[in-house]
Amino acid sequence: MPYEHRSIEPKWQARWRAAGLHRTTYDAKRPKFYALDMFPYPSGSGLHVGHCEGYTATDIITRWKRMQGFNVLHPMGWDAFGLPAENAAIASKIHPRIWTYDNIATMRAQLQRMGIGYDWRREVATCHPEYYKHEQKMFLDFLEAGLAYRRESWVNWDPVENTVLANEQVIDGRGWRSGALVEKRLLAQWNLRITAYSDDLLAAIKTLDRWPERVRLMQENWIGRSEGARVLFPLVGRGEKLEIYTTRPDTLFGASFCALSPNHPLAAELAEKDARLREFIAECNRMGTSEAVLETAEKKGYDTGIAVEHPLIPGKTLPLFVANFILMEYGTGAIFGCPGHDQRDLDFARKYGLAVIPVVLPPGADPKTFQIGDTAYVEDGTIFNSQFLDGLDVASAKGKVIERLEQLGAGKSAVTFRLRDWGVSRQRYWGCPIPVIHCEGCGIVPVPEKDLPVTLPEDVSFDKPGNPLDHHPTWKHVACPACGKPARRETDTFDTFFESSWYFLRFCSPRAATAFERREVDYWMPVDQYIGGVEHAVLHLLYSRFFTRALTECGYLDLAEPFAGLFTQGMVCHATYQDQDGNWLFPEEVTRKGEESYVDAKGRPVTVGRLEKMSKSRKNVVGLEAVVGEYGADTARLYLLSDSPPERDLEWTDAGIDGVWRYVNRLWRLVTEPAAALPPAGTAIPNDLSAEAEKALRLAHRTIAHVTDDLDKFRFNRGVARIRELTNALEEVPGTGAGEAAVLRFGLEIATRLLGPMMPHLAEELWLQLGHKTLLVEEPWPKADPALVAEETVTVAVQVNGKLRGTVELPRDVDSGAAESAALALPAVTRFLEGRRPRKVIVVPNRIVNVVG
RNA sequence: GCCCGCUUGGCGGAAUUGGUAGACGCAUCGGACUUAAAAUCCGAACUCCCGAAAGGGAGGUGCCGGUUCGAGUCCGGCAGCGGGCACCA
Repeated sequence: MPYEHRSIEPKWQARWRAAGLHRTTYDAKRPKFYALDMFPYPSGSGLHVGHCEGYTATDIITRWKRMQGFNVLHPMGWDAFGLPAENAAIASKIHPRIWTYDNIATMRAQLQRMGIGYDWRREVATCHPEYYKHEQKMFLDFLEAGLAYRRESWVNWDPVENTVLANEQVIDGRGWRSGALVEKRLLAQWNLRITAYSDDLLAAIKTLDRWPERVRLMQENWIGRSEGARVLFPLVGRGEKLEIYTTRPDTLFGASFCALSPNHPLAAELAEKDARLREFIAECNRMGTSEAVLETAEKKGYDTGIAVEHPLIPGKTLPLFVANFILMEYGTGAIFGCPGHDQRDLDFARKYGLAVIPVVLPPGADPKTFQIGDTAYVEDGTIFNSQFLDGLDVASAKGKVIERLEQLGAGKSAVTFRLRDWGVSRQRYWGCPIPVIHCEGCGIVPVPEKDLPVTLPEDVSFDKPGNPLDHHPTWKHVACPACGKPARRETDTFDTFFESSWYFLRFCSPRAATAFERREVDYWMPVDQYIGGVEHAVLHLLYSRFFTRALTECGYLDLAEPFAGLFTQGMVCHATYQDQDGNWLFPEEVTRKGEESYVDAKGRPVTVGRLEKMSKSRKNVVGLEAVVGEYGADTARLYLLSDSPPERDLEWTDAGIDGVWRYVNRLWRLVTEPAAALPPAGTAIPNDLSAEAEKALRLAHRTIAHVTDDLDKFRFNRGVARIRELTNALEEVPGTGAGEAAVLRFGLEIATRLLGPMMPHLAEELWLQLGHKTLLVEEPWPKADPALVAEETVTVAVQVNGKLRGTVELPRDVDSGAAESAALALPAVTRFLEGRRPRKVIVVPNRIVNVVG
């Protein structure tokens, strides 16, 4: 009789719910374990199997930790603000709120059907005013602490949509939806001062020892600390000095020009009296900020006609350019160019006929003949042509020149970060309103706390381009809280990363009147295990780390880092299919015909594309309902974990899920078929066991030890393999004698308990079939008997000169002499030695004997 | 361009961290059961060489070299694939 998952799985889900199993409460006496999934966006297509890998991994860890006695917090919620809801509203006239809550209902049911043990009482949706009102308060506190500020910054502006676009939304310099040429525009935007913590965010990465190395590295690169100097170049004929930033102050004697960003204040000032410069700057700004544009853009400059004095060579002046490759956002927005030792400067110098003065001599080169060709020399070497720096290496020269500049008051050492402040303004409806009011008389006035939350109006239209909040007839018109005169509400909303930067704190006390209760947060935080996709390696994780610091500074909590452990799971992939016209096809629309050929429903040939991450756009998705309906949640769960290590990508195949389904049924038969012959639960294992029974007993204990270790290290695939080894062996135990039957029962119970976290429904049913009245999920995790983990005899490999010649069975931990003589007695060995004595014999206990002849 | 990671049978992957390479599974092939199919069970399977066979020998973890009694694992070089960042001064 096959395993009836259709009735069994819902039965246990109901039992767990009735037992309140996943409800968690504060309990200072018990050790806590906070496991967190990256909460999903409630998308219109719901969940497919690809979404479930990470959730399943977290569920295994939490069920395992619970069996080990931890007070486990495992919440789930919805990252519910965002653009797709507005697009759906435009496309199908559904209000974003209704669309979002419908999707939440669908996805919640899907997660419940997978048997994931969330504490649903703690569910939060970020689009609910009870959630976002707290972040409006946080924003006001940030504002007061100087951590939030309004500033004009350069953004990608879509002139048709009338909105700011994120860099990702600019494709080949055009708006992703309108196709309009994107402009760079200076716009007043709200920013969060993440750069106030640059040093700390970087330094603390060292403490995140349970994060993947890769993610830590990506964060380091993103923060991008560089050491260098700020140097002042006096402007000839003007009282002021130009401040530049450089990481190569050692090449200062090779300077042949200075250059400003087109957005540098000095450039703007000069442009007022120079029409051609104005035109040049406008041209630079028309160019998008996207990668593709920058890559193909030629280096261009405009000579301002102004000269700057070299700070270390009296009387020497350099031309000052405005150049398109200088970024205002990095350093001081101005550089000095040393063409000999920087490729961009070299390209620029060649184009404008500027001097190329080498000042770093490669090892072994002749200073009299060394010249720079088409490639700048950027490696280490000996400084020359540089007065007091001559003869030094690059590192020493940097130190020495900075020392001299400081003496002269012409510069100082400086650290610069790549990290920029976080612009959080979005011209969108479906987001959290930014709680400020613009008053002509009073300026920017924070919304008083008593007026929070500032909620979104319901009656909005999406007919016109631009921000619906801005179009709304009444919403933005308010009285100034300070002076009472008519004023205008801020119509921008927060970037949705704002909501996801603190949701893990809200989960600790999700119904609290304040953002969260200190007692709860102090108990539960930090998150012990965070699991999600690597695509959030930088932005979300960095923003959350920043929020933790900012909230600590504002007195909300006292926490160094939000996530103690991080695991990034791989993607679930599937082959892609296209018909002859290039249309994507769903897997179920495609039939295999012959070895390598596939056809669509009408029998026309189908092109099989490469494996790609499951995505709606390529239709290579496998629906959750279809899989769970046919095979059950447990089979899907085991499949997601049994083949590949979870950090790696996984291919979903029909054959693979079939294979797991066969195993599920094999297990079912293994337990239910001999059940009658098994001794009752609790039967002790006799001492006098047959050799086979003894072997099976030891294997069971060894499996406990291995699986425990594998779960601890996220090696689910290995753990599953170990359990399969055990169940394979149990199939061979005859179960006839009393000892064998007792061992068989013991082995089956161990397999069931070890599978509990992975296939909770099946394991629960097997536990019942084995005659237990308790809920398996409430049983403790089994412990291996150390005396039984080790085998009594070991197979020792025997090598001659490093080549395997045979094996010998030896008692465990036998002394080296005995192992050596057993090895030397092996016919294969005597044959090789031909009567000679070996030169050397290396014995590795319980492992290997190598005879060197 | 810079930084990082990976490369093991037809496929996904194991290998106690320097000690019997290919655990566990998928797919394949052969057989049993069956009127038949499904399901299930049993078995084979890295390559080459010697041998009728039983067996034996040699090679093999992307490529070349090194260290070591012993290398998938460590070191140097190369290639391929993947990821992150990128006019960042």
